[in-house]
Amino acid sequence: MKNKPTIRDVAAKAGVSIATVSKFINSTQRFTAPVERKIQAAIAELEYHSNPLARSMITGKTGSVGVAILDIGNPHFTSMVKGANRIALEHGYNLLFVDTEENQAREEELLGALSRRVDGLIVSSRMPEEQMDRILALGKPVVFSGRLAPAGVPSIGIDAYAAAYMIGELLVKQGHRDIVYLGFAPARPDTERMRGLKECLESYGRSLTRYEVREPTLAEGERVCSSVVLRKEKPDAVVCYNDMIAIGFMGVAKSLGISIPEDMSVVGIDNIPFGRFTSPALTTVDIQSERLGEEAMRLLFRQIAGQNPADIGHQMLEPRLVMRDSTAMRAQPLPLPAERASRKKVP
Amino acid sequence: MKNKPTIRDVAAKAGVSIATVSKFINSTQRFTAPVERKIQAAIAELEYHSNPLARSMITGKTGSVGVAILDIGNPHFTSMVKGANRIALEHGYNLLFVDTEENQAREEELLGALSRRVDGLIVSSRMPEEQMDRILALGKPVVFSGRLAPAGVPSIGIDAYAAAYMIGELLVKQGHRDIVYLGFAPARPDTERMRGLKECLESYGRSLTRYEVREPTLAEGERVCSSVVLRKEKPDAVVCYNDMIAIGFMGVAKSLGISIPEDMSVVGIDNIPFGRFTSPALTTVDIQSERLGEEAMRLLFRQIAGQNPADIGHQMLEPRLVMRDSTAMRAQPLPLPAERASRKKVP
DNA sequence: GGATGAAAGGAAAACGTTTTCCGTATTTTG
DNA sequence: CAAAATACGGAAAACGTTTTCCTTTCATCC
Repeated sequence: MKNKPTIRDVAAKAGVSIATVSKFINSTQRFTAPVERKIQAAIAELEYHSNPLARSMITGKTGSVGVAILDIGNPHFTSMVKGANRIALEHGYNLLFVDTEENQAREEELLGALSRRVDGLIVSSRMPEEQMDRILALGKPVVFSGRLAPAGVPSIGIDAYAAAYMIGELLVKQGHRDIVYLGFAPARPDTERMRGLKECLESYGRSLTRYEVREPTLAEGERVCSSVVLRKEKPDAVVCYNDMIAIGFMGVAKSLGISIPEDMSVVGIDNIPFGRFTSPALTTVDIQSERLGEEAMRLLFRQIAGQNPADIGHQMLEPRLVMRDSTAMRAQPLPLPAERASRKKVP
Repeated sequence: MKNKPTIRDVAAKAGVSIATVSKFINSTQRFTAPVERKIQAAIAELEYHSNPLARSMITGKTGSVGVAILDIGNPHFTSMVKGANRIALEHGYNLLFVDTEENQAREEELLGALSRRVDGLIVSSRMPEEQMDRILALGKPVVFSGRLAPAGVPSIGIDAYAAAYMIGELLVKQGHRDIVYLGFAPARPDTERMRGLKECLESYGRSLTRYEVREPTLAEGERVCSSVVLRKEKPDAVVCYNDMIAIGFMGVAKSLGISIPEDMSVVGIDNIPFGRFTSPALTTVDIQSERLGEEAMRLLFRQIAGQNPADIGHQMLEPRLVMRDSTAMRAQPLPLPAERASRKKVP
């Protein structure tokens, strides 16, 4: 019926010019009391709210920031969004989000569309570097989260190498010998996780086998379980690319008659809230998902405020081991390798 | 450095007018081959993409839809968003989302800001009806999801009464006598769930006690557990407002030495994916979260396409019981009440 | 009490599009 | 081949703001 009132309507009703109304709204200039009153009255009566689109056109600012995540079904990402959302709100910004659903082609398309509607982008993506250049070419401030970007573009990541290394040390300390890593190669941190685990385990002379998962999801954790469990020699421990895989894995392992942690230890990465409620509770590494979103958003706002991206650089969050019940000492631990024998305390 | 190319740049480079370029882009008119070629070449060379804001100004369409959810940390809502997102994408729309974090004041503010940037809104909210009017006054198509809205405004809900009733019947059939409902009064479906459960249980002469939870979260499920479990008489079964509460509840029940389902049955509502991986696996009612988002979005698009909201009305999804392992027959079932004795088959 | 300056308010251009209306070139028709 | 119809392309207004100048008003100062 009645159309939205415009600034023109307000100006007419208040008997002033539209410029005056605009300046009043943005408080970019002072006015005499009667003028202020008239404008306020007109705004109140018309229930006027300025049109953010029109404002954006001229200011070039949209008041929104975009976040692209890979899978909203993964609590790691929802925690991240929650953190990002909080900081965005504190700055008076809206959050626009896209779920790229692990689809690279779609991702680029969505980001392209999104980029014109936002003042900046947080992308949490496994795209190759050459595609990153195209994102940067969009001309908006960008922060890459969950991975380290090339020099000059701000990013925030988790020390994936350290995370994997501390898992390795735990497993070694507990006497695990034959270890499987359920990797997800397309993911950026996968390489570092693999490397951390491998270097740790090799230095202690333990064996590492890699299996590949097609998606970092519950369903894939379930699917891959039987192939791991049914191989000639069951591994002592399984390290998963993330908690989703680990939880799926544990679910079917149980149904296959494997008891965790007695027969096999399982460890995840991410520390999603549900890991506390599986059976057994999942040992994992906390990567501060929520903080990841917060810090990414802070880096983004520094850019939006005009700071040079090159001066911002990278940030790295420290992982923290979360011991729960899906890992346990092996019954008869191996003797430690010779070169470390001096450190051994108990026979 | 170099600013984004505008339609003016394209027109200049192609040697045509901006009107021509615009019409070419929107394919609202045919052109001769040489003109088309020139425009295409210019667009390609400049890497021109039209500015959606400017377009929105004149067309009045933004190409985005907004979804307001209560808590992105709850998988029920993320599933809903996933469903909504899929349909939105199919229609070539972006999804803008806000997490209201269960905060009503914030919700209204966020929706107000959002409403100018989108062509329609899906709101999944526990706001009172008088506030709903203010949302409708925003002048955008709205669909309320997860609850039934007053006549004339489209909404999509789950049959909460039926969901609770079928839980009641299950528990009765399994011989539970003393039942607790962990309710969350601020939520809209809570009333119906309570009523369904109550009417069912009363008709079979079973007792129902209500406990109140402060938030529908894992943490609250954990907190409330001890008061329920430690009361003079432990209940036979606990029905939770949602799966999050149920999962939290089961977690601490276990640590308090209660074994589920032997000592106590627990049932949730929502059927979030993680319910399959708790110990024991959670018996629950599936409410088609993803479909909820899809249908809500479909209703929204029908409005955006111009259909009269009053002609759209409500839609109700059917719940479905998902039997898993957190409920079990009581050791010695009660005799069925007299008036139903004829139906009993086994002694 | 007139010159000086500051403060208050307005006119108009701009942002990047779409769309309506009109003129011209080209084809079709009788 | 002239006339009528059609196809093609452009000029300009519009969308709802912000912002950059101006102009006017008024208090201040000597």
